[in-house]
This record gives sequence, structure tokens and C-alpha cells, in this order.
Amino acid sequence: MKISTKGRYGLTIMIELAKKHGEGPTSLKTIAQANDLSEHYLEQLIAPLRNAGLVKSIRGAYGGYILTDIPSKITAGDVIRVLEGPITPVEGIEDEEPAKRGLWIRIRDAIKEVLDNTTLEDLANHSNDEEPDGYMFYI
Amino acid sequence: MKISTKGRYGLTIMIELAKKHGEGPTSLKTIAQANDLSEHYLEQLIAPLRNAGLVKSIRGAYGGYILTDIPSKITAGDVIRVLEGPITPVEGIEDEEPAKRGLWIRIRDAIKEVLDNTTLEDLANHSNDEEPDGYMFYI
DNA sequence: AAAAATCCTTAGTAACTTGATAGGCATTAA
DNA sequence: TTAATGCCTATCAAGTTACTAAGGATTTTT
Repeated sequence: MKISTKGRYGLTIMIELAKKHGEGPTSLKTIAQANDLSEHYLEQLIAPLRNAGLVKSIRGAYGGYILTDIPSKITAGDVIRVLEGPITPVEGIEDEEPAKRGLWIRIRDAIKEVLDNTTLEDLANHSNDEEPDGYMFYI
Repeated sequence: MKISTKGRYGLTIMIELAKKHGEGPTSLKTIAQANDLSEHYLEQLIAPLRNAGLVKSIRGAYGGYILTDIPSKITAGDVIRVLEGPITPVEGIEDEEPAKRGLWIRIRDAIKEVLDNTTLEDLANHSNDEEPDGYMFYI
């Protein structure tokens, strides 16, 4: 029941590109160094994002990647779906018995609601928001 | 971003036990056959459920398992936590940057809300509920 | 033209997880 | 005493994860 580093690092890439939106391309090297990640690994993650049309590449020296749309039009759900596959807590919801099927659908819709209503703009701009005191990290 | 067969089959076991609650023990063999699952595999899943105190075993011939509490007091969240670990979309939420941290927390709380408010009674009794026509399984 | 920076592609891999299977011992009701 | 069950440990094939490695293709700057 986890989002892997694919989705998480992919979101990191997209947030970085959102921060630099309108300022020309950002290289993976820059993003990798800023976030202490493997550049080679990020290359593998951005390929599907490019194939899905979420980013555009600019090759050659001083090249890099740019968003194909404004940050307020790209959601976390767009990114997660490309890198993690469809948002669903189980494969083959339709084959489950009605009781369990209903549970999976409610979970799926709850996740979908959050992911599809959070944009890259939200994530890029509000990086310094704080949680309420005493927020529980473990449940 | 998936719940594996551990959590899913575990829930299947618990729903079966909820249906038979008050009628004496149910064997894993019965549950395995009714759901076309491997009895041996279910044995591995029920061990943690027993260790967690959610079910009690009755050994010997005509033995089996029973719930340790009434179905309305055991939630899907109880079962999923035992078999899948803590409910969280990423490991180490607290180490993430604030923007992403907020996103993971909202997802986690959305999932938690559903799982902790769905009891075995809900799942055992409302097995024949139907979804509205045209409900989308893929998103 | 050359060099440097970058994207792009394919392949490999160690560690882990999943979803079992295999074999057998321990306990208890009939 | 026997059959039915729970209980325990080990093994394993396939898939996934999170990389690393190697190098080619493209473009800009010098």
C-alpha cells in the first residue's frame, strides 16, 4: 500500500520543474544534485513522463526539461498515474465480491480526490506550510 | 500503491468469520474452499491475525477460528494494519519536504478514514449491495 | 571543428516481496 | 484410535524496486 520512489521522485522532478516554470529548461543533473538522487535513475523516471506528454525535453548543452503546461494545470494524480499505474488499491476491483468491491472503490475514490485536487502549483508554492502542532506521523 | 493478497485474503477470512460469528469455530479449510484459495497460504495469513489478538484458534478436530470480538467492533483498518503494516502511502513521511509531506498525510488520512470506519459487520452483512449503474472501475 | 553538456536507450543486478508449495508435528473431538 | 484440524519451518519461482553501467545522439559554446 505504498507509492514507490518512482512516483515520489517523479513528483520531486515535476515540482522542481514547476518552480522553474518560465525560466528555461532545467537539467536532470541539477535536480538530482539538489535532491541528492541518482541522475541515471531520474532519467528512467522522466522517460515515461515525456512519453505521456507532461514534460518536453530540450537536448544538447544547456538543455533539460520543461513542463508542457502551467503548474496549476498538472496534478499530482497525473504524475502518479504515469509512474505508478492506475490509482487503485487492488487489481481487478470488478472481480471482487460486492462488499469488498465497495470498500476498494471508496478507498480508491478517497485517494483520487486528494491526488486530482493537488496541483504542481500547490506543491511548488506552499513548500513552507507547516502542519498543526503535534501532528501524528504514525497511525 | 496496492493492497496485496495478504490484506485482501486476510479480509476474506475475517469476513467469513464474521458471517459465522456466534456459531462456533470455522476451519481454514472451509474458508479456503469457499473462496478457492490455498489453505496453506491462509495459514500464514491467520498467524499474524492470531498474534494480534483479532482471532482465537480452537485446535483439534472440528476446531477452527473465531473472532475475539463482535464484528461491529473490528474494522477493516485493524485487519489491514496487521497484514500490510501501517497505513501510509510512503515510508518516512516525516522526512519529506513540507509540500510533499502534506500530500502524503492527506492521502493517508483519506485512506484511514475509510478503513477505520468500515467494520466487519458492514462487510459481512451488506455483501449484496450494488453499485450505481455505470460505476467506473478504471480511472 | 572540437569540446562539453545534455538527453536517450538498453542492459544488468542485488535485495526484497509476493504468493505460494512441501512436509510434518501437536492437539483434540468423535 | 483415528480423523480433523491448528501450528511451524523451510523452500522457491516470479516479479518489483532501486538502482548502476555503458555508451550513443544531439545541441550549444568555444
